[in-house]
Amino acid sequence: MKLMVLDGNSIVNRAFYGIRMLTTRDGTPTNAVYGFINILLKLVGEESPDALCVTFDLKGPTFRHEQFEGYKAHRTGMPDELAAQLPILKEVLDAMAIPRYECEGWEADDLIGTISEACQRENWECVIVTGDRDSLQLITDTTRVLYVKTRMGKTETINYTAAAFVDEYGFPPKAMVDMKALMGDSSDNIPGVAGVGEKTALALIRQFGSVQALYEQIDSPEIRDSVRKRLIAGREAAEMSYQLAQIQCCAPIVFHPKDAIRQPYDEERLYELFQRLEFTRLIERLGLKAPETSEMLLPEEPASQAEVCRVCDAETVQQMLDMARGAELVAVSWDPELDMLAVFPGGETVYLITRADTPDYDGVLGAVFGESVPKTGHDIKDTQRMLLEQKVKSSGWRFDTALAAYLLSPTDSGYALEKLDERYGTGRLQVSGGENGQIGLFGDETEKRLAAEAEAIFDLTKRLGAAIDEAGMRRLLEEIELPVCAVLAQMERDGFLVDKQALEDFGAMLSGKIAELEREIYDLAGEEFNINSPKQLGTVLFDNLLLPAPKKTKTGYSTNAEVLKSLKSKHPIIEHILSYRELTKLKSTYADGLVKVIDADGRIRTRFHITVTATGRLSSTDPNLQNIPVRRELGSALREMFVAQEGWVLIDADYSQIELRLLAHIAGDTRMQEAFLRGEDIHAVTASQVFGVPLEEVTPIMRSRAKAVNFGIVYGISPFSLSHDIGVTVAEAKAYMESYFNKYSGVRAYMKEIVQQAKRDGYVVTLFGRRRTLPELKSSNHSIRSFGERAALNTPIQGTAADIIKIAMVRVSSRLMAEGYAARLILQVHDELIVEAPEAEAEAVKALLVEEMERAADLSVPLLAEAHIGKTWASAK
DNA sequence: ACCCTCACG
DNA sequence: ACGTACGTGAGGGTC
Repeated sequence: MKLMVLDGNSIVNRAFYGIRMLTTRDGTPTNAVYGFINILLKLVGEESPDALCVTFDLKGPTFRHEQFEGYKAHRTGMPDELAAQLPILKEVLDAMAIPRYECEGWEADDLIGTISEACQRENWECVIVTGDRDSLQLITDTTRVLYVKTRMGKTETINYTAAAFVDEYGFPPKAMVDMKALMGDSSDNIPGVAGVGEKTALALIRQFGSVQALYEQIDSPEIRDSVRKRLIAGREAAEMSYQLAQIQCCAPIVFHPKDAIRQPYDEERLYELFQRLEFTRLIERLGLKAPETSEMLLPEEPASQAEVCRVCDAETVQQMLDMARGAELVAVSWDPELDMLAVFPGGETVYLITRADTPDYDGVLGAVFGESVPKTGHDIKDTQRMLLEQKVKSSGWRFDTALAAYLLSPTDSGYALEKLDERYGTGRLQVSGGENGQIGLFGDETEKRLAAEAEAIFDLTKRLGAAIDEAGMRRLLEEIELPVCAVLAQMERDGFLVDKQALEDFGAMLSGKIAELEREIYDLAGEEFNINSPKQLGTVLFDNLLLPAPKKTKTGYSTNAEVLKSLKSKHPIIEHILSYRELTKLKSTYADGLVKVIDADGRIRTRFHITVTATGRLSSTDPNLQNIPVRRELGSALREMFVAQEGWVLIDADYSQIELRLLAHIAGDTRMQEAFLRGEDIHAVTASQVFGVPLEEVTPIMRSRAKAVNFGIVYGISPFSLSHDIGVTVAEAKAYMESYFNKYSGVRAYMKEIVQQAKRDGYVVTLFGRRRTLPELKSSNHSIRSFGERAALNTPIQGTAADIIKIAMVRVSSRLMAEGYAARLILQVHDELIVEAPEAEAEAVKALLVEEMERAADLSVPLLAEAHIGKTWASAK
């Protein structure tokens, strides 16, 4: 039989500090509870214990305080946001029927000790789950410790059996107490021996086995004189510390492992709790159902409240179109696979248009998606693209529920209609039981589903629309986001022509070189192994060839390019591995990866996502065309294979230094603004400012360091990272930043102000009103809070750049059409636009492109765009 | 599913 | 004391 006992306080602390801030809509923090339950469920799933319980500390003093006055005296109370979660966690545990143990005057560790001893008495196996190394002293043949670590939302556990412990520490678990008696523990205020730290304590206990044995042999020549001196001076403290560090196994609780045998959850109570905490995923994971009493929340099927009217004859078509054209707004939901469209103009009737029974289906489609019907939809960019694929050019779009929800909260994980309906709407789309109601059914259910979607979109449009107005984002939505959808739909449809043969040849060339490198690597390693496996590579380099490992990841040795470069001079295998990495990346991701997705007409079609990034940028997938290599020579050859069709050319235009120009504008830094107004090389100017030399005397190395500082500032860099990035000492990096801020004092002021403003309001905005809320700024975790501060600095800049290029895209596209050019946009890469144009249009379109990009925003500094014409992406750069 | 690595702005 | 630059997506290995 097996019992699992969790150290409640320690795990809840790990969860609180380890995972991102999470709150319910009313602002109650929940991340610690959420993290705790996730850890618990994961470990219970892995270990399947027969019994389960949790221990907690109480606030009051313990017997240790009486023994030693300073004990934990410094400990500041836990942050309010964590304290507030403890009662909630206890409620959840009660609903899960997991017994809790707490005992005045005793710490959680002592309760765990008492429980583990009870297990031993009864011949039960005991698994202790904790984030605190103190419990390791309790390990025996039948007691293990699962030591929990959390890192940015991920939890990992280390399983310490007695053998694993001895392996790592080199002494038996019980001697943990001895080690702590020597080194002390600042978090528990256990003094230890002054001047003895972890390294010395470890060595001494390995050698002597215990504190007692150590003092018995205090004159041993094995002990260095300096250490002996400290040991003698600290003897009393060591003995005191030994007492304090010893976990007591005699807490006054009545415990038998049988008491903790697992019981079924109180499902109704748990459901209500999780509902209140907005733990939707946990509700799903545990398959919890709503209590019978709250029937209003879950209709039996996704029924529509309005009546479904099948549009089967010309008269009904006319009636529907009249209603639609006269309505203020019409919600539409279209399924092109099923040839079925639901139209809801508000009121009592949802119209259902299908190819099967609507006369002139295609004509009706064209009318509904025309300018005269004002529409709202969900993910309208996709609807627009699918319509284009059927040669229907839609217009009259006034709203998009996914887009609106994204603008309101751009860091959410997704904006599926069902999710929005649950969060902002009536919950009518929620699927009960999970058997029915999925899209893809046939007959009546599908129709009801589509109708219910149209109603949900209508309803959400009202609610989200009000929120958009309140947040001041109506113009952003109507003048930037909605119009750019049409442009993106067209770009997704048109795609980018590639030279398939050249791509295949490139892949074959790489194969040859890779095979050669493989042989040389095996030769130098003296064995064959999978070079693609960081684990195997780490073993070869650091265990077999005995190269010094400069860095570790949490799973083993780090073997990334930075580490490898630092080892270049140590072994000839390294440069081969670096080349191998470069070549295999190019082959698998680009050469092979791209050939796979070439359509029949030779073009590659990406999908742009407008509701993914936290800042307002686009992203690109299937394939990602926003990360085609360019920085290195071999990789940039790929851009020669992205080409214009016969008789056409590519025009590539990119913004010059848009983010730094925005920094100058937004921060209102006059010195930086003047540099841009004079058309100067900003990195050189920065170098001359930072290094205090005239512009003409700036050397390339000075310019390149200044460039790194310029970029770093935009990201909210620290001196540590800057030093790392440009290879100078932290002190030098700090000095660079200091003189940077002295010269560009407007930037310093901006950085201070924007963080203050963000803390006050809870969000930051771009020049065009795009918002990002930053709950991280409220975190009591230093690194999470710092992350929030850097995001507060960077988002207005990156986000405004995203706004501006979207504006340019809309204007370029509309002018190309209005002025009768055949040219069209085919790609956007954050600060770069690519147009494919007939040769005859090239010069005119190039001028148009530059003009619209530069005019997209009116700033205190000029916006500069540069364009080039070529037959390939490489030559148009 | 997660981690590591690496491609881009 | 801690951890260390913003924003993305994809492929291969591992469990």
